[in-house]
Amino acid sequence: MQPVWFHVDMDAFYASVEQRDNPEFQGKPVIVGGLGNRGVVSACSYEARVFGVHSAMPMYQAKRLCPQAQFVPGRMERYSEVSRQIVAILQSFSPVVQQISIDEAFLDMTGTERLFGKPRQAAILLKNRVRNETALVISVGIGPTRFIAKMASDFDKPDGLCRVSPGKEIAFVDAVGLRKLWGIGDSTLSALAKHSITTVAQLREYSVEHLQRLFGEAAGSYLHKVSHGIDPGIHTGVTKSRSISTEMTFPVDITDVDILEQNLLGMSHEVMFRAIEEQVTAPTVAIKLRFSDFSTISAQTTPNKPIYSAEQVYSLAKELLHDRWKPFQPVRLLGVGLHNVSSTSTAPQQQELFDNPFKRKRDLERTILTLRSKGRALQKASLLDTHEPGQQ
DNA sequence: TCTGGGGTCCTAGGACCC
DNA sequence: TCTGGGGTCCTAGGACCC
Repeated sequence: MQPVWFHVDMDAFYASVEQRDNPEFQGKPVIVGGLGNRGVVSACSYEARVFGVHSAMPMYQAKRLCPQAQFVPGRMERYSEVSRQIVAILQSFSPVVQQISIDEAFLDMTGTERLFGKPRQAAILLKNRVRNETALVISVGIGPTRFIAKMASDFDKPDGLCRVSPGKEIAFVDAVGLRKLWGIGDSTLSALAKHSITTVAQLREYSVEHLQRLFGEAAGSYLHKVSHGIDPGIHTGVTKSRSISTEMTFPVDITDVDILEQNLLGMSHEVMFRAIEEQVTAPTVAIKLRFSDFSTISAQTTPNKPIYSAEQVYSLAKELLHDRWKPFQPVRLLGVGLHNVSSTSTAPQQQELFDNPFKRKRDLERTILTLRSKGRALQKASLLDTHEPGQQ
């Protein structure tokens, strides 16, 4: 049976939710994003795009281009709620719904013709239901693979419906163009241009071997596949590793070690709380630093002992910080992450679990987490303190 | 007054082992 | 007493996506 994939993409999602929830915003430019001096645009309505505003644009630039816009800080909780509502609708169309971000999902619609009609009819039904039940507009791409469906949903946004029939994949990637192929960004684009490759058709003239020599094994085979309209294996659901991280850009660069350590401590707790919530552990702690010239470094460590507590994350992160940061060097961004995360039940069992001093701390942290989820504002005293956290 | 935050995947080099 | 070679793990950095 010929596979049929839908890719559903919500149009200008955050901005559309704001327009729907605030009728006075309708028909007006709305820009959602970080409002501080270092913020960027997360989403903007089509009325704002007319002025050249787009997502990921620095906010100061968006303000200059479209000063009359409504600037909204963003309500992630609300967007998640609406997202869940839409996913529930999608699930009534297919048992295989793969949500890949807050505003996108794949549906395996193979063999659903008797229920919903031909793919195009099914897509119209789906669009109408989302519109009737949520007052939001989606674009649907239909294709024989996820890769093709993904680019099809983008093809005639907003309110799009684009179907690429089997056999038309090559014509379609040619029409999409190199720049908009999934997985090809500015860097690859200019690397290709150095070899005078500026169109998908030109890329297709190269053999896999040649592309691999030029761009490396994985990239070469990737480029070869996508130029032929073949799905390189996007979002197949199998991931090699997972991570949990948090980071923050400071409103002004920080040179004070106490402030850096305070934030490191808070972030260490945050990532460990999330790990406990998700019932996962990780062997690796990482930090990320970005300096005033925007250069960015990362450092990670994988100690022999398993990591159980935020205290432990903090102490490792602090060591990494002092290894890589020169006193008074201005820091723009600081981040903490757990890498190679695996679920607690499948994590290798360690003898130390029983005498690990951090085990008790982890239990304490779990308790704090439980209390916090009940709405209690409980934090480590050192988080509220402006000084270096006391020993022990 | 430059350029968010949360992710995944790939590569290259070094350590270490057989 | 002149430097093989394959495999795996770890680290740092970079590309890309939304």
